[in-house]
Amino acid sequence: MGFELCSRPRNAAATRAAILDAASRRFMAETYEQVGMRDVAGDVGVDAALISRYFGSKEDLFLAVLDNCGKGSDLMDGDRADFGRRMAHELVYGEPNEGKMGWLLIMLRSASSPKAAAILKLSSNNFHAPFAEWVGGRNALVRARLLTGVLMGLGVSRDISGGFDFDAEECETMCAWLADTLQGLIDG
Amino acid sequence: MGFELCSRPRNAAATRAAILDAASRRFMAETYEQVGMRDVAGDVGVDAALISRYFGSKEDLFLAVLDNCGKGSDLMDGDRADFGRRMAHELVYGEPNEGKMGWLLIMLRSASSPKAAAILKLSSNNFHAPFAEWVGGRNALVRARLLTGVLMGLGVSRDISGGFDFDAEECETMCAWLADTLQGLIDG
DNA sequence: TCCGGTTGTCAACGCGTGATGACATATGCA
DNA sequence: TGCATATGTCATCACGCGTTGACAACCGGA
Repeated sequence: MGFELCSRPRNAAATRAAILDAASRRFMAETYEQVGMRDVAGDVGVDAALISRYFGSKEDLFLAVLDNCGKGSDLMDGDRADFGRRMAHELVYGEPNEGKMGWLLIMLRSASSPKAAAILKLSSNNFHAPFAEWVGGRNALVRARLLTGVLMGLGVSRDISGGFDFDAEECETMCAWLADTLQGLIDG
Repeated sequence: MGFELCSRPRNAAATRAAILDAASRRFMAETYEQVGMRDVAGDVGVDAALISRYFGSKEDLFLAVLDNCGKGSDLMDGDRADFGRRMAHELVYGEPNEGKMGWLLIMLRSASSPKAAAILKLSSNNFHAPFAEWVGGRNALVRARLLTGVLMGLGVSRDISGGFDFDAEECETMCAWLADTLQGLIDG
């Protein structure tokens, strides 16, 4: 970040992609309202007006981010049999605002914002439908929603205190419970 | 709402309380940034400048709301043996932004806002400590955090689509799983 | 009755936001 | 080389926000 300032070649597609990427990271870490066009532009090393030109409005940019994130959701990367342990470990020991939960983070941050929520609502099924299919089994959609719900909730809970402030044994307890519960939802 | 306009008696304590109440409801339903002084004042039927006079700044108002809400948290009202079923029913069938989860809703809405999060972080233990004591048993604090996490997460999940759009059987499935899981956390 | 303080209103300020249109500069083709 | 267009920048606008200080209305005690 920052070295883009020197000698960026004039390439519309590349800078458009860079803007989309920077916006994704911002929307994962901050509220819809909180993400500023000038911030995103600053990350890329570009003037804020360019975003308006490429994406139209802020809402359009957010929509583009959702479309882009929804495609390759990394929740479904990896072995199904290991899902619970993987996510539990990510939640308890992983760095906030990183890792395999990009899409969930965006939903989380923006769900309470009316403008973003209206957009999210449309895009939400684009995420849950394939995820439910991946989950499979009886009542797949319900279990998918429960999974994303629990993951998001613990994400909030962790963020509030900036990471779980537990000792090693407590972390193990939490991690184990989470792994069992999440895996139980996967297995049906 | 609105009838307060006529003939409110000039009573500082009462209007101060009314402002606090209106602000609480706003902070349960909207993000910290999104809640406007003019909105809160409008709910009470009062000028926005009065809030600044009574509470100082917006942050101070938010802090006052947290203190006020934290006192009588309704999560702990009712029978412990019935906690799971009660909360599950509330989540699946209850109206959004109402019911027994006021404090959780505020945490949820405001966790992603830097200003509010800083305040929340301080006030968070004021909530979790007594709740953990109410939960009791081994690793009470971990289980309390898991409980609030799951509750918040499903709250977000529900909000995103404006209520769970499931048929009756699916709602029952979800409700049953939630009741079991939450009660399991309570019982240890 | 009049006066002092409490309670509430009003207009305005400074700030930051998203968005716009005019302008500058690099690129690629003839 | 020279021009047309793509690419990016800049100054600026209108708006909404939290906050402030001056003003108005009301009440209670002398």
